[in-house]
Amino acid sequence: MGSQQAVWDALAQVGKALGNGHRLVILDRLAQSDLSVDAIAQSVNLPVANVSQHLQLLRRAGLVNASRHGKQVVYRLTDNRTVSVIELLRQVAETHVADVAKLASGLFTDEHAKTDFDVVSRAELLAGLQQQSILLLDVRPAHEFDHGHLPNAVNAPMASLATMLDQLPTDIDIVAYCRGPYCVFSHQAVLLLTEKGFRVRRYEEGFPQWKAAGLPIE
Amino acid sequence: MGSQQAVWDALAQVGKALGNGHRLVILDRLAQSDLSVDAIAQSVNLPVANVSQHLQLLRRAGLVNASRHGKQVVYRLTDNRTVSVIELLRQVAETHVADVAKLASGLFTDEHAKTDFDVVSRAELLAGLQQQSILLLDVRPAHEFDHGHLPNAVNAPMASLATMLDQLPTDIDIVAYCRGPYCVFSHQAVLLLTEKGFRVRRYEEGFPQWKAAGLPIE
DNA sequence: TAAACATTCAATATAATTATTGAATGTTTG
DNA sequence: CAAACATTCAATAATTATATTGAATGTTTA
Repeated sequence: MGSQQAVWDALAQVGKALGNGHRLVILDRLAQSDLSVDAIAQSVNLPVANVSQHLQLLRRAGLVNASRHGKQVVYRLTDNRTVSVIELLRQVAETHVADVAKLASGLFTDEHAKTDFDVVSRAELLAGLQQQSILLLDVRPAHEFDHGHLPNAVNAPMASLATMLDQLPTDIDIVAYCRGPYCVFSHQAVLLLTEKGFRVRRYEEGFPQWKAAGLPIE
Repeated sequence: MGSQQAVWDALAQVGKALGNGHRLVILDRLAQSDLSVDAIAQSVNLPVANVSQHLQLLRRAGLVNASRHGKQVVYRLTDNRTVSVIELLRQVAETHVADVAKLASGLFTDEHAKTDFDVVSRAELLAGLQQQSILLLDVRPAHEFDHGHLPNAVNAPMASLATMLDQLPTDIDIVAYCRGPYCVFSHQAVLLLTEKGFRVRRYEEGFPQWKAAGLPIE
């Protein structure tokens, strides 16, 4: 008969994997799409060796796995529930840790706009999509969009959004989304498009949360 | 405009709180009932000063809070969703980490019984309770039972179960439950009662998971 | 108000985590 | 098969986490 403490210790090893900001960002990127080590390193702006080390810890914790394709090693999340774990943790933290709540709201209040713009909840977005009363913009990089996106979403990467303004409608509500609650692309998109006279709001979650909720993706 | 990394780092501080086996056990006990520092120390079998230190880290992480009652300081979970976070983490870990799965199953296989006894799922338990076709035994210590338990459950603390055998029915199915998936009380109860000729199985979850699911408690 | 009690604090030693550097491994391409 | 590429490994230094000890704080009780 094994000891209970040993099981809790083993579980704590997995918890420990969630105890580092860089690893959380890596998991956030892998929740968008499978990625090579090099691609992750570029995306999170860290040295490759460092990212490799984090990935191996995540692998030992069972949160990611890897397979070799050509000379690259591609990592992916082993379990979509990991997104839910982090999402729940985020909700608890924002409710009870003043620091997290303040930093999070600080992401969406800056010199230009003193308060966050109108956000669209999941329910509102679902209704809008069903009634075909909105244009849904995915402002993540193209490869993340290609790997999976919300139904009927149009890809307009933040980096090239400014050149796409003449293709956007002015007679319909626009909703922009990106990687998740801590991703600022959709907020930047709303900032730009509002300034240019479009009717636009941002969806408060992102692709991973939508997918983790079991909603349809393309 | 704040930096995204700062938010992830703040969130990681909360994740870090889940990255220690002793703290997970403390959280598990607080999920049963509010407790003083001393009571926790006794329950988890650690020095008081050490427990106090862990509790303060958990408090900084927003997972518990405290209030003074007389000369004791009583701690409690700030948020029931914390139980769900750990439960989800547990499910992910048992699915993908061989070590966790092995240690967990090892809790319920010993010299006496080579395999785990029949377990009752939440759905089966709900059905049994509705049809009043089972006797539900809460084999946790009395003070945990008093702080909250499943509907119609009867408290039969593991420590005194052996003296209560003549009060248990032989003509109805018995289901025993305790603190959660890693608590061995209910398994020990099934072991004892089976040996004595009772028809008994264990509920695979525990009080905190039942409560976190929003099901009624007494 | 002194003694008893519960908790926290402070200091310390040990261990674990993290980022960095450069070398080593394994795969593909010319 | 050599060069180029992607990833991992190994070694190091700096930081952080942990458990332990004993003292300090604050509350109640005699």
